[in-house]
Amino acid sequence: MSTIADVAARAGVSKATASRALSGRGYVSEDTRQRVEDAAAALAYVAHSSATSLATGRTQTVGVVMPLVDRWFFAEVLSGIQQALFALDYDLALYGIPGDALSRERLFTTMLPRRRFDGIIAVGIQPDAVELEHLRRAQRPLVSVGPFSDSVTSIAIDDRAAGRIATEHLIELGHTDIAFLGASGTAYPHSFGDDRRIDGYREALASAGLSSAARIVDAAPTMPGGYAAAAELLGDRRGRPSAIVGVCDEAAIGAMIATRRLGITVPTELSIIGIDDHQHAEMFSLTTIRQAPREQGVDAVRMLLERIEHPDAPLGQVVASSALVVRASTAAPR
Amino acid sequence: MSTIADVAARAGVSKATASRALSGRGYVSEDTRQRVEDAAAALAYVAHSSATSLATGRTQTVGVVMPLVDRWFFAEVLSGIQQALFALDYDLALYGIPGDALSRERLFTTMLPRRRFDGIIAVGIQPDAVELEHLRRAQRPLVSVGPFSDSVTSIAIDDRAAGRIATEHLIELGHTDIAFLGASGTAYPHSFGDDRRIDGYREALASAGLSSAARIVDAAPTMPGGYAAAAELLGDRRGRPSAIVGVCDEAAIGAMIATRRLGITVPTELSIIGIDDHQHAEMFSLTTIRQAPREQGVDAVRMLLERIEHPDAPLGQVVASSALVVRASTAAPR
DNA sequence: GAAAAGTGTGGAACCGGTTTCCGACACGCC
DNA sequence: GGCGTGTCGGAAACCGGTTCCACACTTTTC
Repeated sequence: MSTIADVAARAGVSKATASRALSGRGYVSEDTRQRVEDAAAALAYVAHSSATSLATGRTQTVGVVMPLVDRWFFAEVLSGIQQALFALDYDLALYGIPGDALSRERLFTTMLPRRRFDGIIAVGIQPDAVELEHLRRAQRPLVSVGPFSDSVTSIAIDDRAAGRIATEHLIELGHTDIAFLGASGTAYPHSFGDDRRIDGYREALASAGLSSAARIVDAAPTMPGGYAAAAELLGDRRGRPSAIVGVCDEAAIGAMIATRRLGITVPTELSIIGIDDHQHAEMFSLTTIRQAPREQGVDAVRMLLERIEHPDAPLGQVVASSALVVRASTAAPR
Repeated sequence: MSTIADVAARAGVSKATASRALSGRGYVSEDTRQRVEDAAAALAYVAHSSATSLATGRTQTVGVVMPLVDRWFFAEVLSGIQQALFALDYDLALYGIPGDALSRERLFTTMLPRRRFDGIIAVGIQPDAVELEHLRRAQRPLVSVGPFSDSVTSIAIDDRAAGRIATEHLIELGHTDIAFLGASGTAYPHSFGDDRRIDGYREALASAGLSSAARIVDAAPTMPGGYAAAAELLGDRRGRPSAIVGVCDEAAIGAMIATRRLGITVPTELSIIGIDDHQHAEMFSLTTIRQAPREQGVDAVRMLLERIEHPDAPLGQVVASSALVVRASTAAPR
């Protein structure tokens, strides 16, 4: 592989001039610039990123930390981030959050502070105080996707509103016996927006004077989780709710599959609403609260680069858009 | 942030000694080593990765190139790679394969040759000759997950065998009218193992003297894809096959959902078999050919690091394990 | 007891870029 | 003609590590 010295020699100039010609910074005559570019092209020269980073202090890389990569939300966000970074000629360093405490500590104490990236996007994780301090110490701007503390630039939908609006939709249709499929954040890792969705559910019931009807059925935020919980909940004819709010579309879809197996028709006998607008929601005609995690990823990149350029810019909390999408899984109760 | 010079000064030794003490290479007295380590700990010193890379020529990073991240197979492989690299203290640089030719070219000509990583794992992509040349020129070992040409170290299941075994399972149960849900590689991007699965299907039929019964129904390798294709195929009572092979579990699951909506009972009226053992296969009691993409990712890392250590080691083609898992979606025809 | 081998350390070169500093030159202006 | 300003290019320092080499001292070997 050729170095900038090779390019300079071939173009008959010094390293300094070659560097200026290629980067476009500083005075270089048009004639010289052309010669250097020709030489670079002839040698298929590509700058060595480590050398560039060392000299400039910039890595042209963004670190992404997420607990999982194999759930819809995370995969979508990652996809958006990836696409946006590529367009900006940035590289993407991916880090998982290891399950065990020791590995997790190693991530924060050793792997992240190596200054391999110019900024970090944290997706759906809640660093504790010590970890935040490590991040801060790394002197790299941080943008978070998903609910986060106020001291961090972040982007997320209003999960509480999502839970509330979903529930209100059912109340407006006339439902009074509405169950919620999901669990609070501590039960299942990496889904701590779920707490707020539950809060929204409770809030909507309270506003309608239905507080005492609140029924939260423990379910993992996955399709099998929703399936199992719904099978349990709906198995007994007596005491069936007339409507279900899924903590996310995966759970809601699992519930829909359970209804088919149990011979319950949706929406005539049971209304189901989800949150997310998962890629499979349309196939199941699932009414849901739409959010666009891919776009949140793109926005996170935009916000992060903004902060990399202007480290002193005030931090902001962006509320990502979400909207009720009515399909055929909800209707007035019989 | 402190540098190794700070550590050296604090420990009262030279940079050279400090470096040796921390890396463990070369002679350092136990006493000195301890002093250097104490100094490093006191200063929370972490080596600057760009400086280390520049000096050693090693980046401690592996590049991963995959077309998508939001499909089960890819997410699983990525997960495995991620986990294995973390355990080895390697970083992971993720690259998507952009859709448009121009971006794709930029990826190969500019982003990959920056020498940001010591090796590359390509998942489910088929670089053309020019692109392979770029990779080769980067002087970095390459390991591929998924079907690949013989000149590359790779790991994949035997897709042809998977297609054959799935079909044979149905034939042994007594089926003679077996449709295949899927499409050849050119129709849908990033699933070129599918061709070989179709070959296996044809092969099994041929061995049983059923060649003329081959019926391949075009379907995207996704749940909605399988659903739509199955709905179309099964909508008309006449001409229904007695069994279906799904090119992957997503498609097979889509088909199962279609059967429920159409009131067809599985497996009494229709047998369905998939390939992959997707995380949802169990919930649908789907008979399938199991493969473990996460382990393939782990193995790919092992193979790549082996090649990084020993660049001249002979390249190999590893056939990942796969096995028939019989659940309740297949049975003898009526 | 001298030569050889082993151990411990520091100085300096090196990896491959970028950037500062400085000198040379051209030009316009007073 | 002298001077300031703008343009162009090179030498050298620098980023933060690693490693080669020289040297001193200690221990082993014959």
